[in-house]
Amino acid sequence: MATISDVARAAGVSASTVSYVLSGRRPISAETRARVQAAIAELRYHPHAGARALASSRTSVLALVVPLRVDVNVPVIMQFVTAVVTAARAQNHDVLLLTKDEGTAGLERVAGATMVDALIVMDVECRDVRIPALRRLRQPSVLIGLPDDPDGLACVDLDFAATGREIVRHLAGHGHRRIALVGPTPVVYQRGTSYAERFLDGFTSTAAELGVRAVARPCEPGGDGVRACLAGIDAELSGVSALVVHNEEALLPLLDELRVRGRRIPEDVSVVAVCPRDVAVALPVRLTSVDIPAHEVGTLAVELAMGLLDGRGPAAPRLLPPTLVERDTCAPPP
Amino acid sequence: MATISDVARAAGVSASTVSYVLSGRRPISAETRARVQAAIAELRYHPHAGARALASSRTSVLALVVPLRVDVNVPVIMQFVTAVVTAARAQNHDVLLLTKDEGTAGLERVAGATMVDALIVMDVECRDVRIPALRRLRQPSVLIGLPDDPDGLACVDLDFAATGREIVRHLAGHGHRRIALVGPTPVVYQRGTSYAERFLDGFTSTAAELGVRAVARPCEPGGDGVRACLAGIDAELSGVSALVVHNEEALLPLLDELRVRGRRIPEDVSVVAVCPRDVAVALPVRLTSVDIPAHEVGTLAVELAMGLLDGRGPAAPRLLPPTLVERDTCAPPP
DNA sequence: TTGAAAGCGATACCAT
DNA sequence: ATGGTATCGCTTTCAA
Repeated sequence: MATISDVARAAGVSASTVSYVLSGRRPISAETRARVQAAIAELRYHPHAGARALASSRTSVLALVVPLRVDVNVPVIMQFVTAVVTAARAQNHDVLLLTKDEGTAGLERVAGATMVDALIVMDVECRDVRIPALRRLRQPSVLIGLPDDPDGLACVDLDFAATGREIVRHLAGHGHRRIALVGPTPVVYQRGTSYAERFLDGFTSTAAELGVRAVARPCEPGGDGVRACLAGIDAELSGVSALVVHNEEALLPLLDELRVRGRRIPEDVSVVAVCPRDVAVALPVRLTSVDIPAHEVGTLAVELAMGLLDGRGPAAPRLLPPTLVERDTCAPPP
Repeated sequence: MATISDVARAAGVSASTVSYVLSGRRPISAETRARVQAAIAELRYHPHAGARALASSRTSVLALVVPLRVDVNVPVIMQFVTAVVTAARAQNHDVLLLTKDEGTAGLERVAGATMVDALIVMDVECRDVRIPALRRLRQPSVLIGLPDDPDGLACVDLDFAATGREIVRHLAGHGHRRIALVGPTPVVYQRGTSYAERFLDGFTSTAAELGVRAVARPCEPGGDGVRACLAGIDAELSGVSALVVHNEEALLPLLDELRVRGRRIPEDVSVVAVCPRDVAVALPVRLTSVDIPAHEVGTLAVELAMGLLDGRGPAAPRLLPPTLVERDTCAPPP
């Protein structure tokens, strides 16, 4: 492989000049630049990443920590990953993929070895054990999610409290007075991923404010889980005219179950979901929903990381405002 | 951060001794080793990846190229990714994530910059433009899939021809004489990802051998696509008693459509799918299927890559034998 | 069994 | 506007 000296020799300049042509960190005459670039192309020169990292203490690599558990929604994760990789590439960075199950050790390994410039961590829990570790690292990190104490760490997420609020307002605006939340599976609450609680808060408090009767139940996956959840709802509150679904796995079995029971959507019951846009539109019926903006969140995470690398300190957590999209599953109560 | 010299000083040895303790490339007295290891722990020393790569021309990083297109099945991809990352970690390697849409340039970039030791490439097409580029790289690569000319490149995949064969035999064994294949979307065939054709070959030729009437149609996504596909099948062959589905997106709408038409599974029509195990069991009805062994394929890909790095040349393509699992959707014809 | 020192291939400071 | 060179932190050959 050609080295920077080979290029320098071929262009009749010094190695440092080649380096400066590449980095643009100092003025170079047009003529010299042209010769150097020709030599680079000629020799198919690619700077050696390791040598660069050693000399500059910059790797141009971001770590991305993804959850690989089965209880989290796979397509959404892939959307985040796609967004992060794409945004990173747009900023001339590559992405090293870590899995959450390596835990704190994985973070310390890649950071300690200076394999990455910054870390982006998905699926952050309220009192995530990794947070103290992240604070200790030499590299900055960006969390996707909102832990209890985000102090000093950059965070991005959908504003789930506002999402709950927005949906309840929307339904109340349509005239619904009795609504129910089909929540995530119990483990999500147990694990303490804050989004579930934030959503629930927004949902519950807004319902109270608006004088809407509301009940919320977690929902186990599968048809049985859905039936159990609906039974719980019915037992607690009769005459529910709208279901809010914050559980993608439950969506399909739920629609199924409603059809089996002969309840038409939206004539007999309205349904509003929180899920990525494509699942909302891919289902048998186009769901009215608040989209989970995976692409925006991922992109923003990368931008925040870049900002931190440029010395712009972590601002307050960035909570993206929800957008409710009316599709075919929401109408006034019967 | 502590460097190898810091460790050496703390342990009262030379830097090279520390290096040898770490690499195990030459005998070290137990006593010295202990002192060095104590110093390493004490100083929380992590070797600098860039420096290491520079000195040894080994990065301990594998590139993984994934398709991010929407027309490929997302959960399956995640399974491959999970398997590769896990297997790589087990061999003390990390994974750099590239997207297919960067094309040849992405491969040349990470290979040229010596960011990785080897590449694993998913979603390989029959005459993939990336293949000549891969051959030119200094680093070895492993393909997941089977191109027209795999010469000199390591390949892993499910044996799709055998899969088609196996399924037809199974149905014929149950007594089916008229069967139909609901294939992937037309774009999959157009793109020339070989698995679709290999499967079709196995399906068609085995049906012919066994004297089973068979028809095959691609299937566009969504309910409309499924209905069009079924219409095409009916027009070509009447009395079909078994459907073979090689299209995950179509699975759910298909089951839906069959129910709407009042055709019971498996009493009126048998269904055999080719899909990952978890989607086969997650659907409303547990599908008889041949599992796509993403985990095995991913793990094997990493092992092949390691082999290539150790100088063990690429053997013939590794095509994994299919396993048909009988569940609830297969019975003798009515 | 251990040490000394020469690279590996860039960057960036100090000169001119 | 350009060049020379110390430096980054490690691996590995050569010596002892």
